[in-house]
Amino acid sequence: MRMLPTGSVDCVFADPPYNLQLRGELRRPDDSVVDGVDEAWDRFTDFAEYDAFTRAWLGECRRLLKKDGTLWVIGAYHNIFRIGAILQDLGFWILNDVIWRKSNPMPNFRGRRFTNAHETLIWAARGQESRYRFNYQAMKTLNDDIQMRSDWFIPLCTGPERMRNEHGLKLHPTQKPEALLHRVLLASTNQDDVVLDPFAGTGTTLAVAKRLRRRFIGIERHPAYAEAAIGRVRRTRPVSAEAAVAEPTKREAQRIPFGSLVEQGLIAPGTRLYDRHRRVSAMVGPDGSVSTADTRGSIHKVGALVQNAPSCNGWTFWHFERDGGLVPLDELRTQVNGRGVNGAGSLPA
Amino acid sequence: MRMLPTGSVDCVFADPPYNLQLRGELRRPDDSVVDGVDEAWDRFTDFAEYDAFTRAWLGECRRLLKKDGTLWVIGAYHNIFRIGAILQDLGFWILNDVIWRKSNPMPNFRGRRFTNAHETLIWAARGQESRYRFNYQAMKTLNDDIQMRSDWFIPLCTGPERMRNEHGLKLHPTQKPEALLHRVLLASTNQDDVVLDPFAGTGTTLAVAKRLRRRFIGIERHPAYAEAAIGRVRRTRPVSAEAAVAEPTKREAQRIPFGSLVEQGLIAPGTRLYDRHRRVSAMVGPDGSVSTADTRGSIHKVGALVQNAPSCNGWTFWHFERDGGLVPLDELRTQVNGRGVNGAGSLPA
DNA sequence: CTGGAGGGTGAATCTTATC
DNA sequence: TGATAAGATTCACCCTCCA
Repeated sequence: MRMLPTGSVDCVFADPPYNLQLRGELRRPDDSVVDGVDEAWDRFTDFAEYDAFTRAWLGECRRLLKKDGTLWVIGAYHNIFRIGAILQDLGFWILNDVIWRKSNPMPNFRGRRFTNAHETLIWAARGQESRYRFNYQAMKTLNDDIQMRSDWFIPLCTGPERMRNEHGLKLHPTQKPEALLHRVLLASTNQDDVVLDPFAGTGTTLAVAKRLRRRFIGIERHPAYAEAAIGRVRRTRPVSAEAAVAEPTKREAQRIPFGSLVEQGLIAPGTRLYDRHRRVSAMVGPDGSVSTADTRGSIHKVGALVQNAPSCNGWTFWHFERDGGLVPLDELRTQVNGRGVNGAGSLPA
Repeated sequence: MRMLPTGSVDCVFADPPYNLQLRGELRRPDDSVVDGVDEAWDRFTDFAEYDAFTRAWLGECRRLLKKDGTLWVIGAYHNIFRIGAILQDLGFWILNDVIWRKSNPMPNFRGRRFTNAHETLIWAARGQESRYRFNYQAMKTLNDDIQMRSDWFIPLCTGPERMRNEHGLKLHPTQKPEALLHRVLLASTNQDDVVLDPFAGTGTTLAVAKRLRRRFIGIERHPAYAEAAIGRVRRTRPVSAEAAVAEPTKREAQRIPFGSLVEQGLIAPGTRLYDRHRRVSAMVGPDGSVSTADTRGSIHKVGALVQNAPSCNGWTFWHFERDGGLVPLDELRTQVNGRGVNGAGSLPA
């Protein structure tokens, strides 16, 4: 990681070692047992070691991230609280904690606790002022037109997706499902963004990144994992460039001034506009202004004024009459968008 | 708390301030203002102050707990990571983190993050060697004879349960639902156990404890909250132990977004979809959107648009090719259902 | 009495481009 | 860097009112 240039990464996904405190034994990321962990070591020392390790790799990630980049970490209750606190201490700005609810978790055999049926992901921006990427519309579409929530229901990685060695045994103990990474990368990256996975394991992040046409960097010190990851990535085929593009956010869509609709005759000067309840009305001017008895301005400004509100989206506030009913102006804009007027058509098919 | 005797409490439930750090006012799309938490008790100057506060009250709780006692804390991403780390540093032994999934959370109005639809509870024993209480069978019964998982689906506290002042306004900004406390106390305490709530608020913990015939101690420094809690507890009547366990359960409805099939690789981005007669076609995007030459959106939205219909069931309208024939998408959903991909094994509402 | 329309609201770290 | 304007943005549930 130290060899990579500062500010070169758009998004980090990290699945660091969880194996903290398994009956007193602390393991390093390379699976070696930390020397001297015995009864003489108090808990604080165990945690201190893990904390130092966490601070080191998270700090490096922060250095590598672009100003507007984001980072994802996944963990369980053994380690996620320490990671979250250190994230905050390093200046990361938490955007969400996301719960991966497992459809098929391992039951609690002893009946001494609740079935541990989830893991926690933290999604954080590099800093409080980061203007991070969030593909809101893509997430909403993915969830049948309802805002995506912070709890995700996804099956464990099983079946043919699970990487196995020549003996048919699972190659990696905690291989993550591709569906999880699909959602992570689709939410927080664009095509050609650079994705870094500092604990690449068997390469789930890299394979999904390649499939979705993101660029990717994976770091893995265990040779068997690294080798498996390389083969896996090589076998992965990207989807077509067209198919990799998620639904763009409205903000990124072609901007259409209301005046252009008037210019193009889609709405005539003199047309009366109403709010949804016909409580107020206004008239369209030839320049795309609207005027009431005592004010005049853009659809947004007048909409805000008549409501006595600080702001207003005129596209959805104002309606015009069609077939005896009221239709929001936004409908006209959609038509224009679809017809590729005014340079639109930059939208992917 | 300092006046209470050491080792006198069986179970602590704590709902401390979250340190939300809200900046400006937030408005809904209809321009109404969100009534956020801006109470003085939730303001801390920085993380260090919050950590010191947390360490102080958690340390006192540990002193008060019996050797085999357990502690619950509830929080959100703003504070829960710090609390979890401090718990571990103090020698508590985490048993589970439990997710309260809200059935009716507040949406994310600006579309800049995932809907914050859950809060996190940590359940911890006083120490690693504690022989803590867990009413496994009661939890299993409560959950239709399936092991209770670590994700709980429970509605917000609204309606008549919500405590209000003489003006009909909510008395406390963050009153917890009794259903949550019911499950907590039923899981981890016995009849006549002593339950302590160091941030008692309007007395939810105390009322549920009384109803379930537990003994209880509540601490609250805000006079209005304390007064309300006292009245509430006085009005609460204990039920028979039998009646307390018999909580009706209801399976969560199954809902499968089309996008989850794409995520799970059951249908690939780039796949072409057709209507039954192959009159229209569309392409699947990585977010589960479908796009035609001039429109894009969910299977339902685009299905409606191409038919010029007000609505459409995309599951039955769209087909994909298999063995030279056309198969409706709904067929895929049935497969997924059988495998239990969404909402399966879920919890009572 | 029922059903539908309409309004209110919940622990929220909630915009961006341009001048 | 700060002011200004454009314009994007909500789900589930409960309650009241009125036909």
